Amino acid sequence: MSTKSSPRAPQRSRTASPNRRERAVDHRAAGASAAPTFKPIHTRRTFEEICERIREQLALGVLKPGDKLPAERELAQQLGVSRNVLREALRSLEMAGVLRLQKGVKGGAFIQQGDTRRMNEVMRDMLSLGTISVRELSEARVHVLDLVVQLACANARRADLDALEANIERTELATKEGRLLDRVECSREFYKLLAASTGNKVIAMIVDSVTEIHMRFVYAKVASSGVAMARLAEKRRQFLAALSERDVALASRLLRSHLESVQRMLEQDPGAMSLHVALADVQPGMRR
Amino acid sequence: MSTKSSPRAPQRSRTASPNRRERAVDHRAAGASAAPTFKPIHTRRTFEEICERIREQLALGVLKPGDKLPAERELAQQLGVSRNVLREALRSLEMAGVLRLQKGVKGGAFIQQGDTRRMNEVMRDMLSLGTISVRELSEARVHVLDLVVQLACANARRADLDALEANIERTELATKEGRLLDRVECSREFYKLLAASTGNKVIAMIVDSVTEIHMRFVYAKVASSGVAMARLAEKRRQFLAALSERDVALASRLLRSHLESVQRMLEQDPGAMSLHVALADVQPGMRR
DNA sequence: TTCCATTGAATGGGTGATCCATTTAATAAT
DNA sequence: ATTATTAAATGGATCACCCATTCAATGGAA
Repeated sequence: MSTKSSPRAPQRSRTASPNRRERAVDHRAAGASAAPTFKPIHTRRTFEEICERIREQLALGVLKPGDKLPAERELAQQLGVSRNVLREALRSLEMAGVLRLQKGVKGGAFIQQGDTRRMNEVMRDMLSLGTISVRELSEARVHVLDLVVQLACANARRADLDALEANIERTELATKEGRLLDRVECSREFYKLLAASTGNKVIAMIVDSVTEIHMRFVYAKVASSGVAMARLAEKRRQFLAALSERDVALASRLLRSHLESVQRMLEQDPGAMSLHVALADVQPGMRR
Repeated sequence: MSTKSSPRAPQRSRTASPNRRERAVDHRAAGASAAPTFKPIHTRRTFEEICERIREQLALGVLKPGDKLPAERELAQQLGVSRNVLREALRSLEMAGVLRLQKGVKGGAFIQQGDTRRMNEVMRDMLSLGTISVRELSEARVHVLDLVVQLACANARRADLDALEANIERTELATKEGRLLDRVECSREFYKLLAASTGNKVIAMIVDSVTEIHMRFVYAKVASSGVAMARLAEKRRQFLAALSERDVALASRLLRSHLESVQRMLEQDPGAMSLHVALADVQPGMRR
């Protein structure tokens, strides 16, 4: 052991620390196939354990949104880990949208209301990493939106329709004043409102995540070429009318034809529509 | 300033450190509504900045799956941050499935192929936090699966159908041998294969995430009550036949009626179907 | 009494030094 | 040629700090 006399005082016994969590070896057979699978060890690390424990408390309902975790220094001691490694865990959970860390006395780690925008990030990462393609994303969006129209026709409430109406008015205003990029932002919001009008947050979350990315491409296109979808507000009005009449077939047809025309707009001059251009910068309102 | 002479040697000037990143104040107007919004400062923290920079490199295509980041010590120096805070960022990215950290010489932080299972975790968290409900999840699942049937009828390839066939055989075997929980695992895999047969990974990812949770409920039910869906393999065979014939209407009808009967099974004795029971423990094969 | 400035403690944010365990390549011994 | 040893690089983890922010308690001025 290197005994260079450093100025570190403590030098406590470090080996065989009392909090070495050993992996409970998992002998459960199961698995659909009877193939002997032996891989997945990967030495559980402290911060994973911590994350899991906190998520467990969450799933058990012991921790609920609004609750506060003990202070870092105290929780670290309770868990028998260093403050640094605890912070790694808290950071991960914060990035995952589970926690919010707040400074100052009376600060701490607070359990958050779930942030549905997390799914956007998943989609973005999958696209960045090449796991999914733009084509798959567009296709999924078209199909899911078709489903959304059905559900919205069935479930949309007065307030939902009013919100869509208000959105269309903002779109008209932006069009009149030539604020093209704001109009894109209006579109993003339109689909968000439409998705919300299904009354199903799972579906809304899915739609938002694919729409967020789609709109980046539209944004990039509009910003670079200055082109803009013609008669946008008018088309929206027709669609909203069909939705208000609960006319699934018509609403569905209108939306589909609109989506196709947008797609054509995006696809002309395809060279400019780089994945990287669209994903690279973050536009206002599109922040996570 | 407290000048208690600690044994710490360096004591470098710490204030006004050269790597204080200041927020480029964002004056872009935009936003759909003209309401003067002033909130969103929240003092960007170092680890967020680091995460974002790495994601940026990813989106730009500078970093690709398989690439290795510089060693922690070196990267920390390059970024002008401490190694600890760099690790917080790397940890977050690892949890997000973007990186994999590997020990030893020749180890490091490697960019990963995107892991679609991340979406499962999002769903789970949203459910744990009460942001979405089981009802919404089931409803979304039914609708999305209906869409899946359409797409699968249109796109499923020979290999996909064969995989489904093989899965049904495993289901039969498990049934014959009374391995009820394995049979649940087979079901999970069945839907995974079905989703994959759409040829669209976005949709597959969505289906998998909702199915994973659904199956936890089924698993909990089967494990606690010992009941089991009757004539499962037989129903699957009928469905697969319809799928092979590209008979959307029939396949859709068969699946829907099956899903309804499963739902009925789950809903009898509703007291036992606690959210916490289903989410709390992690079954084999259902690990992230 | 009421109000406002000051103070001080608690908390998250961040740093640097150090040690440990694992992994791999280079080297030495057989 | 094979095998054991060694050394270096890397992530994993800890400790002991310091800083900036926040907010309740305190105390003096109006």
